[in-house]
Amino acid sequence: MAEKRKITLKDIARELKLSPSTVSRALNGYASLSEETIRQVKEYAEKHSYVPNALAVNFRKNRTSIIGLIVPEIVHHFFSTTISGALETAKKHGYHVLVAQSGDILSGEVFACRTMLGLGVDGLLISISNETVEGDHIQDFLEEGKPVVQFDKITDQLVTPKVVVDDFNGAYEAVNHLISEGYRKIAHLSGRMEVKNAHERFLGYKKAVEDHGLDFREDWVKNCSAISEQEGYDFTKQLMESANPPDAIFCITDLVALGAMNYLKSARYEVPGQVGLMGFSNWMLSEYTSPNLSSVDQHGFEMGQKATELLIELIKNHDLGDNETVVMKTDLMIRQSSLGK
Amino acid sequence: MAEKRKITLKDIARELKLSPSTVSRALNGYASLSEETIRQVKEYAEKHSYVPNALAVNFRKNRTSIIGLIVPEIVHHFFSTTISGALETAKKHGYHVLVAQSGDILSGEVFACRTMLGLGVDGLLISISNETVEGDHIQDFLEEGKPVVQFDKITDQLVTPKVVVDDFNGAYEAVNHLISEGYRKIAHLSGRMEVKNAHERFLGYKKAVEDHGLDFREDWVKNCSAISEQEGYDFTKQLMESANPPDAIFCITDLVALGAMNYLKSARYEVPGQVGLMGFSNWMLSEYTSPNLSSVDQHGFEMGQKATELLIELIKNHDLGDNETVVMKTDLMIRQSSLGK
DNA sequence: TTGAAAGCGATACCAT
DNA sequence: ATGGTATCGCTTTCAA
Repeated sequence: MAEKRKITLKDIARELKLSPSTVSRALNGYASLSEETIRQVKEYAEKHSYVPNALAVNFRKNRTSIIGLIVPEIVHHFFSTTISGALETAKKHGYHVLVAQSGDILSGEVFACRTMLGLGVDGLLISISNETVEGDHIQDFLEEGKPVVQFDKITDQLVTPKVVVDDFNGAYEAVNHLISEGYRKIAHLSGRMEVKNAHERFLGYKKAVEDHGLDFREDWVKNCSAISEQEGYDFTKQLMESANPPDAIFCITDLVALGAMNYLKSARYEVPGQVGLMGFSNWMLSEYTSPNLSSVDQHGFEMGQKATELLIELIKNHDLGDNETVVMKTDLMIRQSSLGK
Repeated sequence: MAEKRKITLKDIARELKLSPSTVSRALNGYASLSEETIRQVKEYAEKHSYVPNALAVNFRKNRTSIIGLIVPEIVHHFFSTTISGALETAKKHGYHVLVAQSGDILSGEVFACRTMLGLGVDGLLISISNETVEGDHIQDFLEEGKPVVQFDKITDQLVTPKVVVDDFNGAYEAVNHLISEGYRKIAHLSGRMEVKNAHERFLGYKKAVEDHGLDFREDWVKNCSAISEQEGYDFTKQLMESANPPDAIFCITDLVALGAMNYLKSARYEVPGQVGLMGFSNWMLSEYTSPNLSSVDQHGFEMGQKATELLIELIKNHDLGDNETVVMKTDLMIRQSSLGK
């Protein structure tokens, strides 16, 4: 394994009969040096393709230019979109991104936080797991002076900047749309109410229903604790077979909506028409179902960008930030499944 | 910003009236130390929650425990699955993963390679871009003694271990299946032939067709250079409106197959029956289209795991590996779109 | 079994 | 404008 020994700053100094400090300054452009020296050093460095040892620089400067990014699950269209945005922004500012997934469980998140902190990331972007409540493991970053920005799935227990989607309003608009298309008996397949996003969407749903003087019925709200397609299928079956079947369903997520759609199709309901259907998240697949699934786009890419911008700014300012929350607008993606009754 | 000063190894040594070397040894379990000393040091370290400065350790040991991972596009079900597998395996072995996307263009890949090399990753996992030919930027890793493992999209120009999917056989089986279901006039929406995976799938398709004594017609093979849904739609239209319309289409990718399916549905062809359809990749969405799309599963997760295992082993053995290629089996996912004629 | 000390490579303070 | 040198925190010979 031929490993060519890399040239160091000291080597350059020795060869050029300069001091290491001078070479360092010439390369980094600090202080006052003669044009001639700078030229000479740069030329030599270029010629011998000198590359500073990042490990040494990081060590000395006590920073890594690495951002930690923790999401519940990478294999999830929304989160991968989010990551994509984060990568792009990080790259633009000369940062690298270390990615980890918590698997949506607390232990996974704690482990990821610990190892990232141990490695010395400069800051953390995190979308917390379903199980996270206290967040001491995240607090640890702040105590070491490393900024944290939460996004999408957040907790108010931690004082950090946050970037969230306007779940309430997104849900409100989605349900409004169903109503404007003529649906009147609107059910909601929700998530666990302890999860903030789920709760907000529920509240948006409820408000829209009430604002239009429609029935709000507890038994039209079903809790999908796993947010799975299966639950969408099962609860929809349950709703449609009940004494008071709804004529539209607003689902916490596209996946749940797919389950709902699959049941409705198998039971020969017309979608849209007999039953209107709305998802949330605008997964890629919603464009391709039949009928196409109407949904609410969360702009994951922009969200990742925004969170990363905030974080990098904090890192640069040696600031931990405060409790500010950036709320990203959603976009109603009207396709077929929600069209006129 | 209250930043509590972290305790160092020297601090422990001073407090315990030991030398730094002893403390280091006690903590790392090397050499022969008295039980008592070890206990004492560990206890003190624990009590003051000592965490070794990773930057210093990395610098000293000249390694980072970070693996670089470059894929064309994160927002792509197959690649995110792959990443997920890589993360899992890396975690198991105490490694971190720095993720970057090339955007499927050469310049993006070169940039990612450079920054990762500059940062000092211990090794590289890469699925190359469509534009990559020479691969000097990847060769740079090898020249610095850092192992590289290529996966999925690879080039034979570089002598590194590779993990690929058995595209040829996957395609062969897929087409066989269509034939066994009674289809006889099988077209292929292919990718660019310079891309190895695309070429292999084409060859598998061709072999299956020929092995059964069916017609192989050049005009039934269409090149989707962008591998887009639109191309799937357009070429399918073109095929079906031609003088010799096929009765089945094997698509290079599920996305292309979706385009094909959308055209066929809009033109009122029966799928399956009148036209059989097979995709490749087994995207999540293929389960949810209507009809469900038959596809070929590439086991992305296992692929990410395998590539990462190989890489970590090389890193640990200070080995660059050779040209070995691990071929992962594919799985035929038979759903509705390819069923009997 | 333990200690002393020499670095790893780059930076930055203090001189000159 | 440039040099000398301590230093970051840890590991690892070499000695004792």
